[in-house]
Amino acid sequence: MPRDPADLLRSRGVQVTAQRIAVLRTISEQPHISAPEVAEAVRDQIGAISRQAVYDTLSMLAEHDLIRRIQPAGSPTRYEDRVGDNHHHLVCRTCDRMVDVDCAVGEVPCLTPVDDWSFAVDEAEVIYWGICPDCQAAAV
Amino acid sequence: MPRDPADLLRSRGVQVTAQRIAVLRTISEQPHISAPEVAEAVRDQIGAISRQAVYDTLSMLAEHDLIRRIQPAGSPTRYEDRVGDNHHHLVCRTCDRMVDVDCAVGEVPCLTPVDDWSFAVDEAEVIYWGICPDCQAAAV
DNA sequence: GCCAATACTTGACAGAGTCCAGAATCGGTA
DNA sequence: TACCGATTCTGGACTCTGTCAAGTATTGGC
Repeated sequence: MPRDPADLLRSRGVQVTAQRIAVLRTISEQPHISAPEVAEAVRDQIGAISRQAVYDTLSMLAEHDLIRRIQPAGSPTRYEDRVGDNHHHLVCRTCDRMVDVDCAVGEVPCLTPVDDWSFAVDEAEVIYWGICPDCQAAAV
Repeated sequence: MPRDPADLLRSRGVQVTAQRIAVLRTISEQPHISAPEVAEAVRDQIGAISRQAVYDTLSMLAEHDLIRRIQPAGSPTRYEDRVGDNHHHLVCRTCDRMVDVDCAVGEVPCLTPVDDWSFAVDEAEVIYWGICPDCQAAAV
């Protein structure tokens, strides 16, 4: 059950502000949204927000694991509020639509490369590229 | 066996120019290089090249499958000449160093998501994130 | 209700990448 | 080997995402 944004912030021990609540709510309503889009959506809710505040808030939320960053090739960073379950993403090459895909293996899948070069690996980011049904139909 | 850059270009039916040869050679000598770095390296080789020519050439080469684009979160697009073998990448969060990792499963591994949402999936991009040995040592 | 700590605003700036018009080059042909 | 059209390259302006820094406004514990 997704808790109230304000509670969520308090539980992380950070200050609660109108901007943060609006950003958090926006991301939970529109997953896979970009920073400029967040700014615009927040302005619709609370009237105004500076670009800097948007970036500060997004960084802070990501640091506290309240949101997750996704950065597919060729498009700006996007954010979603589904965290902690190691799911992946499927992106349309034509229209940039992004949808969630559950982890292919179920448990930390590709998380272990065959040769880790002595790196301390902590995350495997998997992005599937393709054409979404709508764009397939439109391309005919 | 990596062929001569000029032959490679001719085999794809595109014009052979000094700029293209230099770009191709640069990428094969320095895999995982970014576009501005390519420009700089090419200038060292042939004296000068415009930014536009670099981007045009990179796009053309990628379209002809002579190079591959990689775009990890938080860093600019990079290019490599190792194509067609579905390998992945391991990136250091601290210094951005990138190394190749062979495909974890050996054959189009994670390439099939559990639910493809009717997308026509053609590629799975896997990026492992971690800390490289050097940065682990430096962080002590 | 006060005040220090935290957050937000504003404006300047940086880097990657794109767009466009004109000049230069390539390479097939005579 | 010189010509000519098609392709490519140049140079400059511009957009977009994101960062930095200084000053102002809010938050929330006392």
